[in-house]
Amino acid sequence: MKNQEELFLDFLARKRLKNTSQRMIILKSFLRQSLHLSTEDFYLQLRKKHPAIGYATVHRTLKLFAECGIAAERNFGDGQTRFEVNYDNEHHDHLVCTGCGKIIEFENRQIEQLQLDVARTHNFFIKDHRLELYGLCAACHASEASSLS
Amino acid sequence: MKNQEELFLDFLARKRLKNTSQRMIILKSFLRQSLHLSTEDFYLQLRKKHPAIGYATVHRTLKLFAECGIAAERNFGDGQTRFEVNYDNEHHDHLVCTGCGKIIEFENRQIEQLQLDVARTHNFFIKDHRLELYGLCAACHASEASSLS
DNA sequence: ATCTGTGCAAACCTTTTGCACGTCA
DNA sequence: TGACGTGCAAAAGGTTTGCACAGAT
Repeated sequence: MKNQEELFLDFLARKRLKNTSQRMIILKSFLRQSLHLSTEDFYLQLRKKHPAIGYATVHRTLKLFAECGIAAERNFGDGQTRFEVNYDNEHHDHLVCTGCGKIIEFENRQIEQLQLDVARTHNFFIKDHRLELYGLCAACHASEASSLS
Repeated sequence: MKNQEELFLDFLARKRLKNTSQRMIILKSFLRQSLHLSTEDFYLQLRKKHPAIGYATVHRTLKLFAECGIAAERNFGDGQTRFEVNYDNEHHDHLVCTGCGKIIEFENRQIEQLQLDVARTHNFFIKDHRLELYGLCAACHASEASSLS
Protein backbone atom coordinates (compact mmCIF):
# COMPACT_ATOMS: atom_id res chain seq x y z
CA MET A 1 0.00 0.00 0.00
CA LYS A 2 1.40 3.35 -1.02
CA ASN A 3 1.19 6.34 1.22
CA GLN A 4 -0.40 9.63 0.28
CA GLU A 5 2.85 11.25 -0.72
CA GLU A 6 3.76 8.43 -3.08
CA LEU A 7 0.29 8.46 -4.56
CA PHE A 8 0.63 12.12 -5.37
CA LEU A 9 4.08 11.72 -6.90
CA ASP A 10 2.81 8.87 -9.05
CA PHE A 11 -0.10 11.03 -10.12
CA LEU A 12 2.22 13.86 -11.14
CA ALA A 13 4.40 11.49 -13.14
CA ARG A 14 1.44 9.87 -14.84
CA LYS A 15 0.02 13.23 -15.90
CA ARG A 16 3.43 14.61 -16.83
CA LEU A 17 3.08 17.30 -14.24
CA LYS A 18 6.07 18.69 -12.48
CA ASN A 19 7.26 18.15 -8.97
CA THR A 20 7.91 21.61 -7.64
CA SER A 21 9.03 22.83 -4.26
CA GLN A 22 5.69 24.57 -3.72
CA ARG A 23 3.75 21.40 -4.37
CA MET A 24 5.89 19.47 -1.90
CA ILE A 25 5.53 22.11 0.76
CA ILE A 26 1.76 22.22 0.31
CA LEU A 27 1.54 18.43 0.27
CA LYS A 28 3.47 17.98 3.51
CA SER A 29 1.59 20.75 5.22
CA PHE A 30 -1.73 19.37 4.06
CA LEU A 31 -0.98 15.84 5.24
CA ARG A 32 0.20 17.13 8.60
CA GLN A 33 -3.05 18.91 9.38
CA SER A 34 -5.97 16.69 10.24
CA LEU A 35 -8.61 19.37 10.50
CA HIS A 36 -11.17 20.40 7.94
CA LEU A 37 -9.71 23.69 6.82
CA SER A 38 -11.11 25.92 4.15
CA THR A 39 -8.74 26.91 1.36
CA GLU A 40 -8.50 30.35 2.90
CA ASP A 41 -7.65 29.10 6.39
CA PHE A 42 -5.19 26.58 5.06
CA TYR A 43 -3.51 29.28 3.01
CA LEU A 44 -3.26 31.63 5.97
CA GLN A 45 -1.72 28.92 8.09
CA LEU A 46 0.71 27.94 5.38
CA ARG A 47 1.70 31.53 4.77
CA LYS A 48 3.09 31.86 8.28
CA LYS A 49 5.96 29.58 7.31
CA HIS A 50 6.00 30.16 3.59
CA PRO A 51 5.01 33.74 2.83
CA ALA A 52 6.06 33.52 -0.82
CA ILE A 53 3.47 30.93 -1.82
CA GLY A 54 0.42 32.44 -3.48
CA TYR A 55 -3.21 31.69 -2.88
CA ALA A 56 -3.74 30.55 -6.45
CA THR A 57 -1.01 27.95 -6.13
CA VAL A 58 -2.53 26.60 -2.94
CA HIS A 59 -5.93 26.47 -4.54
CA ARG A 60 -4.68 24.75 -7.68
CA THR A 61 -2.66 22.25 -5.66
CA LEU A 62 -5.57 21.34 -3.40
CA LYS A 63 -7.60 20.71 -6.55
CA LEU A 64 -4.87 18.39 -7.75
CA PHE A 65 -5.01 16.53 -4.43
CA ALA A 66 -8.72 16.06 -4.89
CA GLU A 67 -8.24 14.91 -8.46
CA CYS A 68 -5.72 12.27 -7.53
CA GLY A 69 -7.77 11.07 -4.61
CA ILE A 70 -5.65 11.98 -1.61
CA ALA A 71 -8.01 14.80 -0.64
CA ALA A 72 -11.76 15.13 -0.56
CA GLU A 73 -13.60 18.35 -1.20
CA ARG A 74 -16.29 19.10 1.34
CA ASN A 75 -18.95 21.67 1.54
CA PHE A 76 -20.81 22.23 4.78
CA GLY A 77 -23.09 24.92 3.48
CA ASP A 78 -21.22 27.90 4.86
CA GLY A 79 -20.09 29.00 1.42
CA GLN A 80 -16.55 27.78 1.84
CA THR A 81 -15.01 24.69 0.35
CA ARG A 82 -13.04 22.56 2.74
CA PHE A 83 -10.46 19.92 1.94
CA GLU A 84 -9.69 16.94 4.10
CA VAL A 85 -7.13 14.18 3.87
CA ASN A 86 -8.53 11.02 2.35
CA TYR A 87 -6.84 7.92 3.73
CA ASP A 88 -7.01 4.54 2.02
CA ASN A 89 -10.35 5.21 0.38
CA GLU A 90 -11.98 4.87 3.75
CA HIS A 91 -15.21 6.71 3.77
CA HIS A 92 -16.36 8.64 6.75
CA ASP A 93 -19.09 11.12 7.49
CA HIS A 94 -19.40 14.13 9.75
CA LEU A 95 -21.05 15.46 12.83
CA VAL A 96 -20.99 19.26 12.65
CA CYS A 97 -21.58 21.34 15.77
CA THR A 98 -23.54 24.44 14.81
CA GLY A 99 -22.53 26.01 18.10
CA CYS A 100 -18.74 25.98 18.02
CA GLY A 101 -18.09 24.69 14.51
CA LYS A 102 -16.37 21.55 15.69
CA ILE A 103 -16.40 18.72 13.17
CA ILE A 104 -16.25 15.09 14.25
CA GLU A 105 -15.76 12.23 11.84
CA PHE A 106 -17.56 8.94 12.11
CA GLU A 107 -18.09 5.80 10.15
CA ASN A 108 -21.07 3.48 10.18
CA ARG A 109 -21.17 0.34 8.10
CA GLN A 110 -24.87 -0.22 8.60
CA ILE A 111 -25.75 3.18 7.20
CA GLU A 112 -23.50 2.57 4.22
CA GLN A 113 -25.23 -0.73 3.57
CA LEU A 114 -28.68 0.83 3.79
CA GLN A 115 -27.59 3.46 1.30
CA LEU A 116 -26.74 0.72 -1.16
CA ASP A 117 -30.18 -0.76 -0.60
CA VAL A 118 -31.82 2.58 -1.31
CA ALA A 119 -29.78 2.98 -4.46
CA ARG A 120 -30.73 -0.44 -5.70
CA THR A 121 -34.40 0.28 -5.11
CA HIS A 122 -34.10 3.30 -7.42
CA ASN A 123 -31.85 1.60 -9.97
CA PHE A 124 -29.10 3.99 -9.09
CA PHE A 125 -25.39 3.27 -9.33
CA ILE A 126 -23.75 5.10 -6.47
CA LYS A 127 -20.32 6.56 -6.85
CA ASP A 128 -20.12 8.65 -3.72
CA HIS A 129 -22.16 10.00 -0.89
CA ARG A 130 -22.23 12.65 1.76
CA LEU A 131 -23.82 12.45 5.15
CA GLU A 132 -23.68 15.28 7.60
CA LEU A 133 -25.42 15.52 10.94
CA TYR A 134 -25.88 19.03 12.27
CA GLY A 135 -26.49 19.77 15.90
CA LEU A 136 -24.83 20.68 19.17
CA CYS A 137 -21.90 18.94 20.77
CA ALA A 138 -22.15 18.07 24.44
CA ALA A 139 -20.35 21.25 25.54
CA CYS A 140 -22.48 23.61 23.44
CA HIS A 141 -25.63 21.83 24.44
CA ALA A 142 -24.73 22.24 28.09
CA SER A 143 -23.92 25.93 27.75
CA GLU A 144 -27.10 26.56 25.83
CA ALA A 145 -29.13 24.85 28.52
CA SER A 146 -27.45 26.87 31.28
CA SER A 147 -27.89 30.18 29.47
CA LEU A 148 -31.63 29.57 29.31
CA SER A 149 -31.98 29.16 33.05
CA MET B 1 -52.55 21.13 10.30
CA LYS B 2 -51.95 24.37 8.47
CA ASN B 3 -50.81 24.40 4.91
CA GLN B 4 -47.66 26.06 3.66
CA GLU B 5 -49.41 29.23 2.62
CA GLU B 6 -51.04 29.72 6.00
CA LEU B 7 -47.79 29.03 7.74
CA PHE B 8 -46.10 31.77 5.77
CA LEU B 9 -48.89 34.28 6.39
CA ASP B 10 -48.73 33.53 10.11
CA PHE B 11 -44.99 34.02 10.01
CA LEU B 12 -45.36 37.41 8.33
CA ALA B 13 -47.94 38.53 10.87
CA ARG B 14 -45.87 37.34 13.81
CA LYS B 15 -42.82 39.20 12.57
CA ARG B 16 -44.84 42.26 11.55
CA LEU B 17 -43.76 41.83 8.00
CA LYS B 18 -45.97 42.88 5.16
CA ASN B 19 -48.02 40.79 2.85
CA THR B 20 -47.15 42.11 -0.59
CA SER B 21 -48.23 41.04 -4.01
CA GLN B 22 -44.68 40.01 -4.90
CA ARG B 23 -44.42 37.75 -1.87
CA MET B 24 -47.71 36.07 -2.75
CA ILE B 25 -46.68 35.54 -6.36
CA ILE B 26 -43.36 34.07 -5.30
CA LEU B 27 -45.02 31.90 -2.67
CA LYS B 28 -47.56 30.40 -5.05
CA SER B 29 -45.00 29.87 -7.74
CA PHE B 30 -42.61 28.27 -5.29
CA LEU B 31 -45.21 25.88 -3.90
CA ARG B 32 -46.30 24.91 -7.39
CA GLN B 33 -42.86 23.76 -8.46
CA SER B 34 -41.67 20.54 -6.95
CA LEU B 35 -38.18 20.56 -8.37
CA HIS B 36 -34.98 21.58 -6.73
CA LEU B 37 -34.34 24.86 -8.44
CA SER B 38 -31.49 27.20 -7.78
CA THR B 39 -32.40 30.79 -6.97
CA GLU B 40 -31.26 31.78 -10.43
CA ASP B 41 -33.32 29.16 -12.24
CA PHE B 42 -36.36 29.86 -10.12
CA TYR B 43 -36.02 33.55 -10.85
CA LEU B 44 -35.70 32.97 -14.59
CA GLN B 45 -38.81 30.80 -14.60
CA LEU B 46 -40.76 33.29 -12.54
CA ARG B 47 -39.72 36.17 -14.72
CA LYS B 48 -41.47 34.66 -17.72
CA LYS B 49 -44.81 35.46 -16.13
CA HIS B 50 -43.77 38.33 -13.88
CA PRO B 51 -41.01 40.32 -15.54
CA ALA B 52 -41.25 43.17 -13.05
CA ILE B 53 -40.09 41.15 -10.05
CA GLY B 54 -36.43 41.59 -9.26
CA TYR B 55 -33.86 39.00 -8.41
CA ALA B 56 -33.19 40.54 -5.01
CA THR B 57 -36.83 40.22 -4.04
CA VAL B 58 -36.89 36.57 -5.06
CA HIS B 59 -33.73 35.92 -3.13
CA ARG B 60 -34.97 37.70 -0.02
CA THR B 61 -38.31 35.94 -0.19
CA LEU B 62 -36.78 32.49 -0.53
CA LYS B 63 -34.69 33.26 2.53
CA LEU B 64 -37.88 34.13 4.37
CA PHE B 65 -39.39 30.80 3.33
CA ALA B 66 -36.37 29.03 4.73
CA GLU B 67 -36.58 31.05 7.94
CA CYS B 68 -40.22 30.20 8.53
CA GLY B 69 -39.70 26.56 7.71
CA ILE B 70 -41.70 26.09 4.52
CA ALA B 71 -38.53 25.83 2.44
CA ALA B 72 -35.22 24.10 2.97
CA GLU B 73 -31.95 25.41 1.65
CA ARG B 74 -29.87 22.79 -0.10
CA ASN B 75 -26.41 22.75 -1.41
CA PHE B 76 -25.27 19.97 -3.68
CA GLY B 77 -21.74 21.20 -4.06
CA ASP B 78 -22.13 22.85 -7.45
CA GLY B 79 -21.81 26.32 -5.97
CA GLN B 80 -25.49 27.13 -6.22
CA THR B 81 -27.99 27.20 -3.40
CA ARG B 82 -31.22 25.37 -4.09
CA PHE B 83 -34.51 25.72 -2.30
CA GLU B 84 -37.08 22.99 -1.99
CA VAL B 85 -40.55 22.89 -0.49
CA ASN B 86 -40.57 21.47 3.01
CA TYR B 87 -43.82 19.67 3.76
CA ASP B 88 -44.95 18.85 7.27
CA ASN B 89 -41.44 18.63 8.66
CA GLU B 90 -41.02 15.37 6.81
CA HIS B 91 -37.41 14.77 6.21
CA HIS B 92 -36.13 13.28 3.03
CA ASP B 93 -32.78 12.82 1.40
CA HIS B 94 -31.51 12.83 -2.15
CA LEU B 95 -30.13 10.71 -4.92
CA VAL B 96 -28.30 12.97 -7.34
CA CYS B 97 -27.47 11.77 -10.84
CA THR B 98 -24.10 13.16 -11.84
CA GLY B 99 -24.90 12.34 -15.44
CA CYS B 100 -28.10 14.24 -16.14
CA GLY B 101 -28.52 16.21 -12.92
CA LYS B 102 -31.76 14.49 -11.99
CA ILE B 103 -32.56 14.59 -8.29
CA ILE B 104 -34.67 11.90 -6.67
CA GLU B 105 -35.97 12.16 -3.14
CA PHE B 106 -36.11 9.25 -0.76
CA GLU B 107 -36.78 8.56 2.85
CA ASN B 108 -35.42 5.77 4.97
CA ARG B 109 -36.40 5.35 8.59
CA GLN B 110 -33.67 2.88 9.39
CA ILE B 111 -30.97 5.29 8.29
CA GLU B 112 -32.55 8.05 10.34
CA GLN B 113 -32.56 5.79 13.38
CA LEU B 114 -28.93 4.83 12.91
CA GLN B 115 -28.04 8.51 12.70
CA LEU B 116 -29.59 9.04 16.10
CA ASP B 117 -27.52 6.16 17.43
CA VAL B 118 -24.34 7.70 16.03
CA ALA B 119 -25.22 11.03 17.58
CA ARG B 120 -25.85 9.46 20.97
CA THR B 121 -22.50 7.71 20.85
CA HIS B 122 -20.82 11.08 20.43
CA ASN B 123 -23.03 12.95 22.89
CA PHE B 124 -24.38 15.05 20.08
CA PHE B 125 -27.82 16.60 19.92
CA ILE B 126 -28.89 16.50 16.32
CA LYS B 127 -31.00 19.25 14.87
CA ASP B 128 -30.79 18.41 11.22
CA HIS B 129 -28.98 16.27 8.74
CA ARG B 130 -28.19 15.94 5.08
CA LEU B 131 -27.63 12.80 3.15
CA GLU B 132 -26.88 12.79 -0.53
CA LEU B 133 -26.01 9.84 -2.71
CA TYR B 134 -24.18 10.69 -5.91
CA GLY B 135 -24.10 8.40 -8.89
CA LEU B 136 -25.76 7.52 -12.14
CA CYS B 137 -29.43 6.91 -12.72
CA ALA B 138 -30.44 3.85 -14.71
CA ALA B 139 -30.64 5.79 -17.99
CA CYS B 140 -27.24 7.47 -17.64
CA HIS B 141 -25.66 4.25 -16.51
CA ALA B 142 -27.01 2.48 -19.57
CA SER B 143 -25.84 5.17 -21.96
CA GLU B 144 -22.41 5.25 -20.37
CA ALA B 145 -22.11 1.49 -20.74
CA SER B 146 -23.17 1.62 -24.38
CA SER B 147 -20.81 4.47 -25.23
CA LEU B 148 -17.91 2.41 -23.94
CA SER B 149 -18.62 -0.51 -26.20
C1' DA C 1 -47.70 59.11 8.47
C1' DT C 2 -44.65 55.67 9.20
C1' DC C 3 -42.18 51.95 8.49
C1' DT C 4 -41.36 48.00 5.51
C1' DG C 5 -40.65 46.17 0.68
C1' DT C 6 -39.01 46.61 -3.97
C1' DG C 7 -35.91 47.10 -7.92
C1' DC C 8 -31.73 48.55 -9.41
C1' DA C 9 -27.01 48.65 -9.21
C1' DA C 10 -23.14 48.13 -6.74
C1' DA C 11 -20.56 45.59 -3.12
C1' DC C 12 -18.99 41.31 -1.46
C1' DC C 13 -16.83 36.93 -1.03
C1' DT C 14 -14.94 32.92 -2.69
C1' DT C 15 -13.26 30.51 -6.61
C1' DT C 16 -11.11 30.67 -11.08
C1' DT C 17 -8.25 32.48 -14.84
C1' DG C 18 -4.93 35.40 -17.98
C1' DC C 19 -0.52 36.73 -18.26
C1' DA C 20 4.41 37.58 -17.84
C1' DC C 21 8.10 35.60 -15.63
C1' DG C 22 10.44 31.58 -13.38
C1' DT C 23 11.54 26.71 -13.06
C1' DC C 24 11.70 21.73 -13.92
C1' DA C 25 12.90 18.07 -17.03
C1' DT D 1 14.87 24.72 -25.01
C1' DG D 2 10.16 23.95 -24.30
C1' DA D 3 6.41 23.11 -21.59
C1' DC D 4 4.53 23.52 -17.25
C1' DG D 5 4.13 26.20 -12.69
C1' DT D 6 3.92 30.38 -10.04
C1' DG D 7 2.38 34.85 -8.25
C1' DC D 8 -0.11 38.70 -9.08
C1' DA D 9 -4.06 40.92 -10.17
C1' DA D 10 -8.18 40.89 -12.36
C1' DA D 11 -12.44 38.22 -13.78
C1' DA D 12 -16.12 35.36 -12.82
C1' DG D 13 -20.01 33.53 -10.51
C1' DG D 14 -23.09 33.66 -6.96
C1' DT D 15 -25.03 36.07 -2.84
C1' DT D 16 -25.98 40.13 -0.25
C1' DT D 17 -26.74 45.09 0.57
C1' DG D 18 -27.48 50.45 0.18
C1' DC D 19 -30.48 53.52 -1.50
C1' DA D 20 -34.34 56.10 -3.30
C1' DC D 21 -38.91 55.38 -4.43
C1' DA D 22 -43.34 52.61 -3.84
C1' DG D 23 -46.62 50.39 -1.07
C1' DA D 24 -48.82 48.26 3.14
C1' DT D 25 -50.85 49.05 7.64
